[in-house]
Amino acid sequence: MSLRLLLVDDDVLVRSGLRVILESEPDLTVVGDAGTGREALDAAARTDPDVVLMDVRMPDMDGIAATAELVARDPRRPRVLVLTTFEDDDYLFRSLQAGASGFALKRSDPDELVDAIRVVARGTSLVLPDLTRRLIASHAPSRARGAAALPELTGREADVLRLVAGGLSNAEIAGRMHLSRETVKTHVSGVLLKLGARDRTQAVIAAYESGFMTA
Amino acid sequence: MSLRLLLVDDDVLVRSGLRVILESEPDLTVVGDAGTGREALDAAARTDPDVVLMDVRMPDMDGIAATAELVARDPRRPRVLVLTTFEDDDYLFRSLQAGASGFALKRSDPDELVDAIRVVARGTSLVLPDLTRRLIASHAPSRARGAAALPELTGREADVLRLVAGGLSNAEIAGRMHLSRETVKTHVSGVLLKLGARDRTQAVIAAYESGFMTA
DNA sequence: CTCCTCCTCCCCCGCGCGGGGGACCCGGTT
DNA sequence: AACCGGGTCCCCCGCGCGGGGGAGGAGGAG
Repeated sequence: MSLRLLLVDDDVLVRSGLRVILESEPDLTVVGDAGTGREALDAAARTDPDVVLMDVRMPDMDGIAATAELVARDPRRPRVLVLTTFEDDDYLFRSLQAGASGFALKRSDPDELVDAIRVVARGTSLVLPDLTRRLIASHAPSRARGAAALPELTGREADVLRLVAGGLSNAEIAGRMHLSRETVKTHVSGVLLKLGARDRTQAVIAAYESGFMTA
Repeated sequence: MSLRLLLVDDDVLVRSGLRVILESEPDLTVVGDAGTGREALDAAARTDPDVVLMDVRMPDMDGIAATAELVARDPRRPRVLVLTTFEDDDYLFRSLQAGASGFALKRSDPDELVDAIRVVARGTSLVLPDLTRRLIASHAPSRARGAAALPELTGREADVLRLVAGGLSNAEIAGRMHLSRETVKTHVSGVLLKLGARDRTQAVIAAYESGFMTA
């Protein structure tokens, strides 16, 4: 029993491209497509798809609104996988809040996309790699509000973090601590790893949010 | 070619239960198990699994730390799927920050779990339904305007500073604000100038110290 | 009308940063 | 004895950042 798909995108080229890719999978069938959110609602009602691949930016009702309407009609019948070219956090959050089951970039590998479709069809929500990381990054700051002590930093790492959070560069920290730049970098790297920070800015944020600075 | 799995949980019963469930899938093979984070690192080095099913709460190095270490060794080789009985947001965030590819509850359906394993093995990150919703819910809007602490800042500059202090890169800010990188850089430069900061790190410090972040 | 601020986007360029290696010493465990 | 974690120092490399410059449009104030 094959999965019934509905493609929604205002760009005809994208629709036909997707169609070719998806139809080459034996267990997937494209049962319809639409170029606007409003058309998507009609098409969904007619074709009763398992999964809707939904673009975000569209004329005449965007993908978010269309998703919200589909979910309102029946929260479990057509699963919605939001598809966009933009690495746009705002869309991500709003899409999922509207009730989308997943979110993927158009630039992802065909394999990855097909994977995502099957997963979503099963009723499992997912967000592809990059986006997930971003989701977490943007949440991170509000995380440790009050509690959640920092992971076990070594003595030197804690010293370095204090100076990093004082706005000093690696060279300045080296001078202040009578160390070489390389050593400071080693410690900074250790701090970043343990705090799950991408750069010193995120480390400083973690330091403040965790109460490390006020303690 | 079958997927090689490593089970990590301090409870032997859980390990054997999982083993039975997973071995019944023809394309899954359990190549080892461990009862602590430290053991997990050893076992991973020996058995070179595709996916590690990792418990969070464990004696002698918890799942988060073990995950971080595995990812540090090789960010793509053993994918880590964090498994827990607790619907604990903090674990969720910290696990994924440590570099886990996914997160699932032990109480999920076997099918769902098996699904998740296959997806993660492909290199796709995922968070199961309930958790995703929670993740979004907790990402409350930092959209709050007004109460402008640093008053010399223009509206745009304040917006940008908020995101900089959220740990985002210029490119990410551009994405979220629907702007070009250049424009973001312009605003960041303005912020740095007005705050007397040398780089974004010092700007974040100023933002925290001035009460800009708590207002 | 002009002037000015704010917002938007573009170029080039130097440099600090962070990741990848590796190396050595020391002290405590095993 | 071998081992390991913490601390120190070194290399190379890619890239994001921040500064320099310029430019156009929208809107308010004079």
